[in-house]
Amino acid sequence: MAVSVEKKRDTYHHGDLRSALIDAAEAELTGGGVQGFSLRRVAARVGVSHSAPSHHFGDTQGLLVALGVRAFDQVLAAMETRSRDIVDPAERVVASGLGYIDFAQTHPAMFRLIFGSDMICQGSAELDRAGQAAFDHFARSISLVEGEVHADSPAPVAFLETVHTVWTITHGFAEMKLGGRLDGLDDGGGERIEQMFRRSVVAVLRELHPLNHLDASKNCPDNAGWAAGG
Amino acid sequence: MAVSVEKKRDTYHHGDLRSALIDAAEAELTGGGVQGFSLRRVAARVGVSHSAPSHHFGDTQGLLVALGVRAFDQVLAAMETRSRDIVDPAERVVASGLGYIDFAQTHPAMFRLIFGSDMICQGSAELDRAGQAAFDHFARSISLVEGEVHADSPAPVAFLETVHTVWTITHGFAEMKLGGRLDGLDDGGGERIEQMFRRSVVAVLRELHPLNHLDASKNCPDNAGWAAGG
DNA sequence: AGATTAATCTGGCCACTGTCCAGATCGACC
DNA sequence: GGTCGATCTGGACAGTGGCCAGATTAATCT
Repeated sequence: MAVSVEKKRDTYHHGDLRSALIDAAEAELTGGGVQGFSLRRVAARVGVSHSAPSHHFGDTQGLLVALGVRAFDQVLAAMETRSRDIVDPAERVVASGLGYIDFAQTHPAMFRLIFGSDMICQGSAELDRAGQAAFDHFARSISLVEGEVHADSPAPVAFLETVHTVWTITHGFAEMKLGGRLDGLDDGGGERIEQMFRRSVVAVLRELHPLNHLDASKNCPDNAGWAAGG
Repeated sequence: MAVSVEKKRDTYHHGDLRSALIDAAEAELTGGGVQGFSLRRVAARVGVSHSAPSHHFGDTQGLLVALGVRAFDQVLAAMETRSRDIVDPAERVVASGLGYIDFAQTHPAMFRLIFGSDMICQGSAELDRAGQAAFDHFARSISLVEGEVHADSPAPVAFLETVHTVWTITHGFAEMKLGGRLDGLDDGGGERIEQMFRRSVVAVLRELHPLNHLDASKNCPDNAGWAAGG
């Protein structure tokens, strides 16, 4: 057996078992993927009985939902970290998306947990909140492109469509890159994929504001664009 | 137990067990999702011993890979059916993508199997071929937009980038719609989402050919575009 | 034809899993 | 100090996938 008991504790009660289990679950998921996830191994990792988790999460799914909340928070953090220092509004949206894509690449199991799996089917309130927070980040970035803020009044439908579209395109790139289906284009560092993503987002944002100053080739070293050839 | 033995057979050998198992696996997957998949239930469904599948597929993953090949073929068929009668080149690309998105919606488990799960991690040759066939369909449609065919000479890099981008955007819409993350925009029939997808694809294709005749609003009842508001 | 070989399928075994439940232990509050 | 509820344990149970020896049958060879 490869997995052994990590900690022997002298007290009967753990003290902070709930968060310890979430930590262990993340490590377990990162190591073995969504498919090989085992609740008993998580318990053993913390050094606790195999049925202890049920008292905190009830179910395996309960633990994974709690872990999914953390995953959404991590996605949001990755987007914020990447986009924080960018001043250009459009490039800020791109940077948020790149943070999203990078998170999928560096934490594939956590990303699959909240998106690709059916272990978290019914949305808990906490999970919805965490997912909404990630969406709101996109919405805030895009509202800067638009130049206005929909703080009090409800956002117009067209604006929401743009946010959803940008999120969708970002998610598409994250999934395809994660699945290795863009490997044939990658010249090693992934700059080409990054340019493809940037052009896609800018094209959509330009569709929103055809008359403003958005320029797709502004941050592109290869000025000729898609049709230029390699 | 809800699942019972479907067929009692008099012969010791089944005759066509391999394809029967794939059929049963698809039914099982459709019913219970990727997570609740059970190889023993598949065997019981066909009316065969629980270890019979191993002689044909070796492993659970072997069976799922074979099922994944079928899933890719179904995706391709959905794209071809939807785009067959469309003459306008750009709208043909859109129609192929809509077939892709529709398949994800109507066959979520099969779609998740080939994309969202880690049960099929290492690509078998058959699976790669089936996935490549779906990609080639996109490539052929887009080459019609470009007006030239790269039959003998290798396709230029910029063209491949466009194909990958269109596929990626299509996949993003499929995933997000499947996850219910676009439900807030849907006015019931999904026409709004369809328009969002169409505009995204056309914007990308226009990026490829800025000077040609592509018009995003050609097939859009709402002529004002994204920024018009609801 | 008869005999040998290879393919196919069975049923039992093992380790492992998630969930349930009665009981042990212990912190908190009256 | 005593009671109550939260926390944790360990055993039980059905279900799972992979393995293996053996039964059965189709295919092939002589």
